[in-house]
Amino acid sequence: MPYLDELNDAQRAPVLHKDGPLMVIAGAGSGKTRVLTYRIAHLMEQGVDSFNILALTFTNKAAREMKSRIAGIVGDAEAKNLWMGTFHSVFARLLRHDGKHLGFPSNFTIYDTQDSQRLISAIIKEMGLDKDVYKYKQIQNRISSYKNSLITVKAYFQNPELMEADAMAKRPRLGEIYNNYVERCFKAGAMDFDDLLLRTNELLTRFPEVLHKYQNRFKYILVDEYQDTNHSQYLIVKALSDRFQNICVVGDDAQSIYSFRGANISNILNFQRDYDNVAVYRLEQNYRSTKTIVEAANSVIANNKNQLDKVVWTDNDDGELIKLHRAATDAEEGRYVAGSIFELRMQEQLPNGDFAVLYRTNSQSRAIEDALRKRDIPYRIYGGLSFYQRKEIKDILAYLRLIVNPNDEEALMRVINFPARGIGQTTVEKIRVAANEFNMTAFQVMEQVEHVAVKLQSNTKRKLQDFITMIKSFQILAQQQDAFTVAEQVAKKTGLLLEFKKDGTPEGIARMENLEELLNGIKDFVEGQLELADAEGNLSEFLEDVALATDLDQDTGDDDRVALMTIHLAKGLEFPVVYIVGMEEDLFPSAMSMNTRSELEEERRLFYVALTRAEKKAFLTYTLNRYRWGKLIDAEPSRFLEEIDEKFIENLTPLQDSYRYKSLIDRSIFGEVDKSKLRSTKPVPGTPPPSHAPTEKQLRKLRKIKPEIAQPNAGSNASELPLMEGTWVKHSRFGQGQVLKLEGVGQDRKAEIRFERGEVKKLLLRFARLELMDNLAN
DNA sequence: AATACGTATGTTTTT
DNA sequence: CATACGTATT
Repeated sequence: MPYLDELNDAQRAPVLHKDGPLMVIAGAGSGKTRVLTYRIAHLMEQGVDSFNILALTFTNKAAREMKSRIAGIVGDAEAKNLWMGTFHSVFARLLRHDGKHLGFPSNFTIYDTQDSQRLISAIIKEMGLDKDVYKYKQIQNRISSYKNSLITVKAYFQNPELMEADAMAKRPRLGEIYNNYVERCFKAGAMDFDDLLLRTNELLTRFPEVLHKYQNRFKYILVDEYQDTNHSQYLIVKALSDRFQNICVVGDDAQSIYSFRGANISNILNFQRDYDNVAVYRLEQNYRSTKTIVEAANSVIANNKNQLDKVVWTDNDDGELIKLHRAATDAEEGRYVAGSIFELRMQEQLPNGDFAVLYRTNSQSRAIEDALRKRDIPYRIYGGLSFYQRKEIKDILAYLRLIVNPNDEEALMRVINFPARGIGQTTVEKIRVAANEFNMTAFQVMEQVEHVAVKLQSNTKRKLQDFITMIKSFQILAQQQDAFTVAEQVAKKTGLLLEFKKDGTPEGIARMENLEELLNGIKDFVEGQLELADAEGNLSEFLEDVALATDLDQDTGDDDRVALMTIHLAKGLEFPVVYIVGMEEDLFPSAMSMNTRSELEEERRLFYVALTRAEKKAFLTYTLNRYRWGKLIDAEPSRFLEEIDEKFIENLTPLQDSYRYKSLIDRSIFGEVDKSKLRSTKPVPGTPPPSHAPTEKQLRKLRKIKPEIAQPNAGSNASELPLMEGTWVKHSRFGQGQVLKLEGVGQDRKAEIRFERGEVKKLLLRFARLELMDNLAN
């Protein structure tokens, strides 16, 4: 087999392993995907029918790529039958097939988070609960985590501890909300993301014949990123693999970063206990990154207690030191990154696609984006507010959803009066009440508005009937025509297109363009589907695709762009040059994650993931001031910066001795402070500090004593200038001016200044580049 | 019923 | 800042 020669010994072993459970612990960049791919290809070469293989990957894109690589080895026809995809997409498909046992139609809708939240919000309102106590986002979160832990409504009410916990949180009626939510989803023929797993479990437990069918089918099961599976996923895998026990899991405990959605790191830590005679393979040689990067990452992760025994090493060159840059503000951070990309592109002739900017939160993309745009550097933002989450897109999708599944209540509520057709709040309320009362769906009530006891004006009733008639005519169209034709008709006949057209504002035009882009996308999709044997390009297929598509899955054609994404999204990817921005306390690690040791460790793993995305060069940046909630706030360097062995770091912005104050952290970065001493004063979260030591809170306060002066270039900051009202100053950009007013102290000291051209500006002195104009001072 | 405006409130991370 | 909800106005 020629492909076996492309593997090293450690990689080859798990590929050749035939039957029985195996676990591959794969360090970052060690060729894990390659092992998975070749193992599947090898199984097929050995005569295993592709029909009998199930592979669960982390993204659909990964599945697609793997599939095409396998097709390259064993041939298209053979690869075609492989079942490969994310948990969510694979089991959505399974549920379309067999969900009828649970009472779900095969055309069930998949609710996204926003749909769930709107529904929960409506339920809270209907129940007459205080929306300030029952916050819909929190409730949704709670329900989601129950589902991920397989706590059904029934299980919830049988568990006094859970009920008590919610009662303690002043939300004794959470269980009722949960119950109503589940019932409403069921009635609407809808499943949320968590249901795709939960209902699969229910299906496999309650219907042994279904379980056996799939157990027999999936003789070989492979799971990628096993460290990020949650309990629900764990049970599905366990059930399906129970018969043949040919289960192969691949993962890296050091890269477990999804506990917030229920991922349970003990799934991988306990794998050997869960199955008999588990073979364990380790991939420890990194082929991706320079020695510097690999070892720096190792030095970071060494701070975590909980980990499997594994040493990642590399034969690659040392490479360059990791560059550390301090910026005054987030805007300047952006400018630095853009400038650096600009230079590297020139100096080393690198394409845009070689660069990635990674951040902890989506909101950080703004500053980077602005800076890149100013430099004319093409970029692409992944995640965040995705295309499919825009209002105008969700609107037309809601129509399409309604056509496929008229019981989809969230879709109905979205479009019932958009574009406006005179069906207002009161009418909608009445319909909802009637629907609840007669145990019908809102659509059914509207359909039979003449025969149901609803008090509505005949005028209103006619409007409702018109609406129903329109939707029904689309349904007929959808039976004969492909998704594109239907969507086009919907855009025209509902008046959506017109609505945006007559708007005329720039936003309106943008919306129209987005709508057109969507239509083009649907056309592409339909054409793509027509090439497949088992698809016809109808509306249902399209909606399924959209519901579970991620931003990463989209191919945009021109790929030579700088990639901007969260670290979570970057998992599994690699780039020659990586910028990790916003290395600040409260941001990374996130302020939300510093309460327990395990949360902090997860943040550290996240940093580990970020660093190990880099092949050749890594840059870390932090700012001293950052806009958050529209306000400029202080920031201090992330503790993770201290955790990197300093010999791997080149500090591009060391503080100069002329500064009067220095923060402990800043000095430690370039080695002026004994690090062990520094660390010993910092209590580990989760363990109470010794009574004599300062608490974390006190320590934070202490650390605030740091240079008020943010600018690296001395002389530029004006906070110490002896300014008074009337003082004449000169600004590097605005020219001469006179101080009108002074306010604030220290960090916040501001001056209102009238400049030459009569413009009055309020400047933050810390940043203002001001000079005194001596000749005019007296 | 539709619109416009003010206010309060919150923010990791994603399928 | 950005969105979501409540209130006031036409």
